Amino acid sequence: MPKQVDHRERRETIARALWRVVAQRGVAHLTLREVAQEAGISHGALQHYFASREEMLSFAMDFASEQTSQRVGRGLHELGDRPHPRDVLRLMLTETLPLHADARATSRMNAAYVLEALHDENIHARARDGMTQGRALVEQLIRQAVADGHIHPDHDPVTETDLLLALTGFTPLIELDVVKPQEALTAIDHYLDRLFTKNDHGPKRARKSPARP
Amino acid sequence: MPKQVDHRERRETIARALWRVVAQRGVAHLTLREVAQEAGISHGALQHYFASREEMLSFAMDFASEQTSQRVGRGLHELGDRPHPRDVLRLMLTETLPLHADARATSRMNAAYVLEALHDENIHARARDGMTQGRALVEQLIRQAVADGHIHPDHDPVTETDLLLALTGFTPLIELDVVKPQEALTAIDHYLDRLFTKNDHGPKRARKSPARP
DNA sequence: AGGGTTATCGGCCAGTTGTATTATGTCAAC
DNA sequence: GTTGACATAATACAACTGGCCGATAACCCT
Repeated sequence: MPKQVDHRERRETIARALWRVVAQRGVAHLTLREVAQEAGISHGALQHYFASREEMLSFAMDFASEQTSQRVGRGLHELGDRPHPRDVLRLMLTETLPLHADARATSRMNAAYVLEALHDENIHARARDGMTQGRALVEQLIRQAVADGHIHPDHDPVTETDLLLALTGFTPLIELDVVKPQEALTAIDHYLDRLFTKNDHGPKRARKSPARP
Repeated sequence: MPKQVDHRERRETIARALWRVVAQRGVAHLTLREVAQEAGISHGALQHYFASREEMLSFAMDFASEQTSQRVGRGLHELGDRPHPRDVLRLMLTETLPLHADARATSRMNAAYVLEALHDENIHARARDGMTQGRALVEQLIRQAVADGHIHPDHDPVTETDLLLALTGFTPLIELDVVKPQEALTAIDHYLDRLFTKNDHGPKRARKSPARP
């Protein structure tokens, strides 16, 4: 049985098992033994792939960010060559919120990560870097949209960026069933409607965004 | 030493110690022994006031919500007899976000609570009830503000309520030092500026809101 | 004064944790 | 075939967990 094994792939399998444990049973059950069981391997085998618990957690978190980015990237590709910034922002939000299984798994993993960051310097620095990077992306998008006439120049790019990022606050509302996913999407669309100029024809292309389900 | 003791007061002391442990050391250190040490009592004494760990956590969480409500209540009192709904909403947001020591403690406690709610039915139900209650309050406030002409009737109260609640999404941004508290306040004020009608004189009173520091 | 109650402490328990060590099985190259 | 590297498993271990209990001391009421 023990052929040569792809370490990277095996680690990703374990990471996904770890996500399931976090999402379904909570951080308290985040033990080597439970993760191993969920991944269908032995306690000892797990240690073969991760030298320590910390290393396992770090990898699982990095992998979660990575997967989220990839989901956004794929969605971006579906938006075509020159997507409307409104659709790009919408995509980034909807892939961050726990609206489908994959996003829910990484969202919960992320929530646990942020909670850890509050009292662990290293995690704080890493989480901060990731967030700041995402924030810079959004701000650049907004600035370009203002320059292209999609957004009224009265809006301050910094403030608008902050407000958009804050909309990830829908996460706990959705998770606790206080607002339905559909309501959150409606609210986000209304918000983007207000942010972007009404008769928006962009710089030199016809406005044509894909249907929003 | 063992005088007669006010049980309620002692439980609150322990709860505050528990908050400190959560805020400073994280949920992983949330053990009977560490809480007892932080509260300056023995492991055994703690069990005299809480029959189980669960009971201790429940009390600490209820106490946190309670304290947050009280902070809002006190702020409300300072706003005078007929506060502008804009100022009421602003107050609710600023007392929910981790902008000062007390709010930070309860905010972190709340974050841990929500994370637990994701896989514990009882906690989920309780957290949901609390949230839903707060949401109803905000929605009522919005509806009244629309009726009073503070908010343009084009705005859908449900959507506007959801968006306002989502602005608690500033919490992780502030905690991770991605946005400065001042920036969050600026963004919130800009948002409220847009939500409320410009030349707002209210139903039958002059517009006069207190200074916003 | 004295019996009953309350408060506090410290030790014990069985169970679980992360880590470390050892043993066994499997493959590929020489 | 033999060897060596790798994959897996099983187990040992010290540390820590929540819950439990007896000892002791301080208080309250009659």
